[in-house]
Amino acid sequence: MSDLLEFRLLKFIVAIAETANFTRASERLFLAQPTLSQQVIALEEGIGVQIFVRRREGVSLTPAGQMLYAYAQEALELRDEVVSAARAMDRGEIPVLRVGLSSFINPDSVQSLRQAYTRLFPDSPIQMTGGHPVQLLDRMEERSLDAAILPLPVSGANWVVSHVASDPLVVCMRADDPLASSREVQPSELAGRLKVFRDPETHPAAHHRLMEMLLEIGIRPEASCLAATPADIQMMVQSRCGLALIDERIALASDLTSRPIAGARWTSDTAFVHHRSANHIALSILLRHLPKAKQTQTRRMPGRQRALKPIQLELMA
Amino acid sequence: MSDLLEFRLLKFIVAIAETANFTRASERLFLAQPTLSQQVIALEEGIGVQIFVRRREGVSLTPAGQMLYAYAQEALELRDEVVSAARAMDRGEIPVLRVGLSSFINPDSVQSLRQAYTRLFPDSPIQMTGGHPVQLLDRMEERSLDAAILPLPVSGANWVVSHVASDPLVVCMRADDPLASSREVQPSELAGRLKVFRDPETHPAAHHRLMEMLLEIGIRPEASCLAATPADIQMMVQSRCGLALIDERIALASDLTSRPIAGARWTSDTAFVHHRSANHIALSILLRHLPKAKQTQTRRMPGRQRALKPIQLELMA
DNA sequence: TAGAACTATTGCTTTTTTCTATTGCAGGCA
DNA sequence: TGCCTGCAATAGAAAAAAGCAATAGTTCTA
Repeated sequence: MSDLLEFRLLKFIVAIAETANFTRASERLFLAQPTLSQQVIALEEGIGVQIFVRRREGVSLTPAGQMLYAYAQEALELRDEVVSAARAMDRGEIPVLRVGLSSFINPDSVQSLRQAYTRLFPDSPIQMTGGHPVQLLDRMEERSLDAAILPLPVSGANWVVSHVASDPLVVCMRADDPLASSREVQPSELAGRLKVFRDPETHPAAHHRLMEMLLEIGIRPEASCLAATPADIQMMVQSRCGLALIDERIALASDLTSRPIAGARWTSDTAFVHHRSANHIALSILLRHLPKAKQTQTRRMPGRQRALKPIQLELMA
Repeated sequence: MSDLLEFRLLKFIVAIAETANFTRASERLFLAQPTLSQQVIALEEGIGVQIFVRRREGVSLTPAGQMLYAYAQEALELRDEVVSAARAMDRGEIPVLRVGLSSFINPDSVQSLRQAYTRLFPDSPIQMTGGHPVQLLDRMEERSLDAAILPLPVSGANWVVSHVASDPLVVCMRADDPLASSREVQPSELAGRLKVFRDPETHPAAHHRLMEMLLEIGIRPEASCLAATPADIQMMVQSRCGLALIDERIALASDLTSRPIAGARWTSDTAFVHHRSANHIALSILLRHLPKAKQTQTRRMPGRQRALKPIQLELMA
């Protein structure tokens, strides 16, 4: 099947595509011209795809050939990268991967990052650093961190963001709270009682996203208690400061419990983030192997109706 | 250099890694055992990387070998995908790519998507459909669209989001507006005058993000004019309804102009989005070749100070 | 100490890749 | 028309490689 398409052939495709000429491509590859002809014909027949159009004016790519050319470039580059990384690993030269961890992230995401990294780069050290999201973004910009695990949203185009977890957001309350007696909390029951929040300074974008979601269901919370960590949040809820919203996955103290909010399908989202120009040798390979977020939840906006059928434009690309 | 690592060798690596045994791997590959031994030894010596550890209990991977194994699996899978796509193209069987376009996106992103698609899949048709973000997300869920270009943020873990553009947000005003006489607009000058917004119904998340950013600089706007398209926004600004915030890249009518906001570095972000389980044959290949967002801007939060140096934990992975 | 379960080595065969020489084809030009 | 020229394709031989069977070398196990 696709076994004919070896890397050797990919190199041939690239050379021919770039010289538009079998003869010159063969020179560039230090091969005789008939070799190229034969090999390419055998490939085209073997996989059943015409790759080149041979014309007097030069050799051009068919549509399928264009795609193969783009693939070939990428695949050859990646292979070099991988072999370099393998050599570095073999010599024990992989530098420490410095990862920033925010609190308020899915705890499993740290675990799965470490698993993926350990699987790919066993014996290579990871250094984990705690910190607030804004701090971690700063440190990635100044290159004192290679990557971080952060709560979404992360804005700015310089970040490569890879969504790794999405968990329901639930109301955290004392186990003896009257609300604990029902399965779900009604939004109206939250009004006036939702008071414990994470410190907006530590992640303004996420804080405001939360506020906007609350406004949508008609709650304007007074954030009178600001916590820096999930443990602080629990402590504040325990001391009757008010209710809080937390990630369903976070383990709760024994006298606390949590309930979902009726009708709301909010999530707490965690992402693996690195700077677009970060240069740790493992990053690009690691990123391809991070497990992806799995939850099936979509945040539904209340009260919107299905709009008119949109206009269809047919364009030939 | 890396030329020794042909796809054939990748298959050998996978088979040996998965059987933990050269003899059984050779059976699985329908080869004689000495062939495998030889080939792998030649590879290991050739690229200078030890891949396997041969022990009595079985063959195991070195750290570098683990990474090569992970790479091999992925590369072999991708090659099959690419060859299948090439065959489909050769037979003219690539189905139409149905892309949803929201208004309020960077116009260049449509252009660059079409360029990338045309380069990869020449002659394959694209069908562009206009619509509001919520509508487009719905249509992707029900599989009547393959992908969409949307303004960020997009929430929910089912979406594969690829950030493609990030442009400064500026204040749009009449050319004869007094504010047009200075280079920048002070946030205080916006108060009470910022009135034209896109309709929150069309993209609630983006609307609220904008509101939250305005609140940060102390502006609580009355959104008295709600527009469905950038053209409507311009029309409203022309008719003296108020000022608006728009993407710097959008072409303005001749009697309009725009100015940046002093101190704010907000951006309008555009992403290429598709459903995690979308199955158009071109998507995964297209995604790898989309040009990435380039802007160097990070949204800076006002008034935060650098926090204490965080604790460092050293973990051996 | 023999055997079992491996991988590595050896020497030979087959297959694949590449080479040189040549053919064939289509324009350009006298 | 006829003769170059610039190119890709074909043919047949040579070189390189991948593969094979037989066997040697280990190390644990009975």
